[in-house]
Amino acid sequence: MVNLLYRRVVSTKNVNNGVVADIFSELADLLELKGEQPFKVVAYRRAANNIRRLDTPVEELVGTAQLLEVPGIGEAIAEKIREIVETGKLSLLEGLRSELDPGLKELVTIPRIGPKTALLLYNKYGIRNRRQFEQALADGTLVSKGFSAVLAKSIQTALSQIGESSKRMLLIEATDAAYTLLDSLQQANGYDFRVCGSLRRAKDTVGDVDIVALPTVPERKLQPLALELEKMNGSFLAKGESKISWLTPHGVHVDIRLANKENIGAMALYFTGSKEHNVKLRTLAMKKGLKLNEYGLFRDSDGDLVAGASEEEIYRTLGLQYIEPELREDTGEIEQAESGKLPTLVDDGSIQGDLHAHSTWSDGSSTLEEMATAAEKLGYKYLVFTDHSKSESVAHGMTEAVLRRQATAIEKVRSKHPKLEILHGSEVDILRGGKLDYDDATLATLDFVVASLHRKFSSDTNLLTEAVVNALENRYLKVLAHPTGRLLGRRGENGIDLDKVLVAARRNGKAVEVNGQPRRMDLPWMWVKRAVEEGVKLALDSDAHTTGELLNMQFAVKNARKGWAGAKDVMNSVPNVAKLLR
DNA sequence: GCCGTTTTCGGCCCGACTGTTTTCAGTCG
Ligand SMILES: Nc1nc2c(ncn2[C@H]2C[C@H](O)[C@@H](COP(=O)(O)OP(=O)(O)OP(=O)(O)O)O2)c(=O)[nH]1
Ligand SMILES: [Mg+2]
Ligand SMILES: [Mg+2]
Ligand SMILES: [Zn+2]
Repeated sequence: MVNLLYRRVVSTKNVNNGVVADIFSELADLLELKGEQPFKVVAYRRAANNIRRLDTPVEELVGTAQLLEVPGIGEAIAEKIREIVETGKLSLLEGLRSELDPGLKELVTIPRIGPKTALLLYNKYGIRNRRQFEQALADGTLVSKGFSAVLAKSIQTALSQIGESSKRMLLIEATDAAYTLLDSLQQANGYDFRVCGSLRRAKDTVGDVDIVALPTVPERKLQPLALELEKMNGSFLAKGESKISWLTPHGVHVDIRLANKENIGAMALYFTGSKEHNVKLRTLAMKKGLKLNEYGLFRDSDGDLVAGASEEEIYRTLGLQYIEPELREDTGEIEQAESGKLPTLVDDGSIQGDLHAHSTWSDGSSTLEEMATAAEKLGYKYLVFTDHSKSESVAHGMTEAVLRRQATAIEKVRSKHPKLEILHGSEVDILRGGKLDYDDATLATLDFVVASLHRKFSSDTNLLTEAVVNALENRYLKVLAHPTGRLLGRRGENGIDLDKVLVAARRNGKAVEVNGQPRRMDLPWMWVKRAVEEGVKLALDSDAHTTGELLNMQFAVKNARKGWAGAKDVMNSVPNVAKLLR
């Protein structure tokens, strides 16, 4: 009894918006499997998306009229949220979970298998999960029992080609995959290619490569491009007049859409997405007596094309400011564009220096001299060396004595690079309780202090939050580095309460990092947006461990743009070092 | 299930590709 009560108290404290959103998202998936009305499924998905993006915890909104003001939340969903907040779960979902075999959810992850086919496989062919499906596909029993041989064949080729690469790519991997492909397609002369999708929106992970092909030769369609792809040892998932879906030899999914001069704007707009952004734009168009699709913006009354050749023209005709691709996530950009209040975003040219870089003095593999030379080449006004502190022994963290020797070494490098301000900093570990890995007397000898949590010294996230908040009180600390500690595809977030951290950062006048390492992208863009809203300054940096990795700055910039950051929000957009150090 | 400055009912973004569909369902973007 006591245990039950205890658990209840704990769970009510842990129902954050992500958890609530996941519940509605799963509910939508299971209802879809059951054949529930599609609009209901869509309604739950929409509610899930809106809850995920909400700044205020729904927990605090339960029982208030504000909850019903959230788009997509009506009486029925509000009641379900109340149940989730009070009990930690949703009985409707629990019921569906026990009713529907989890194997069904596995089946719909297979290409070409949706809810209907999954149920057919389950009920008619006795396929209980993905493993059984692959088995029955391989030994031919599925087809011999009457399953479509054509469909079976095409799923089989797709599955074998996808293999291990079914996971989402890092932004840098997708960028490389896209440009490698476009390079080899230059053979198929006669097209301009535009990269769209989540890659153009600079999401931190990318599911596939979406490309619009614009023929530069009259009468040219997709056929010559398809021929070129055929030589490349991949496989086609679909091949039509307007669209090709193709898997590279490495199993990367590529979608290609054909455009022309008149519709290239509409096509790029559609193919850049996001889906939610598209749906909202199309709904807005509808309300204005217009129709938007990938071929253009059309007047309902006479069906005439009113815009289509450029994205700018389409947004303008809809009464909107131009919306940068990074912002197209339906996090309020359409509403802000309606009233002309979108920010001017930071860009590569705003960046005056790098605030987080390593050298051979800790775990970097380029020397101070090499890093300085590279930074100078990039046109930077300053570079901060932030090698690891003593507790980071796996990363060759430096003792105080080594740190002093590094100061001397940096002094020597400075004399060779008069145009670059080289700052001696450190990436100092945040220890239990918020103590920093060097004492204040040592920190006082440094020009710039970046601090980060590298080890979860406790599984209690409250203690981690407390440590970070305390660390932010330190007078020498300038930047909180990679606040969530996530490593995309490897390790989740450390679970600290970022709301509290942002409040503490603001109170103490500290910046939070936007780390450009493709595997980190930390802060994540949604939290960058929150930081900007809270007036917390951002430190964009590369966290480079080699000279080449100084270019990670481009990803930090993209991620900051995705979080609506302008140059004024970015501390290293100031050219003047004295101002930076104030 | 949600929503409304024409609606409290009847709509909900819109289209490509595939298969066996001779007029559409399923899946996907
Ligand atoms: N209007 C509309 N557009 C869609 C829909 N689904 C996808 N799109 C558009 C917007 C997407 O950004 C674009 C490419 O689709 P993808 O499935 O590749 O999604 P996206 O690239 O955004 O994310 P990803 O990282 O690939 O999962 O196609 C849809 O249901 N309706
Ligand atoms: Mg995509
Ligand atoms: Mg795609
Ligand atoms: Zn670092």
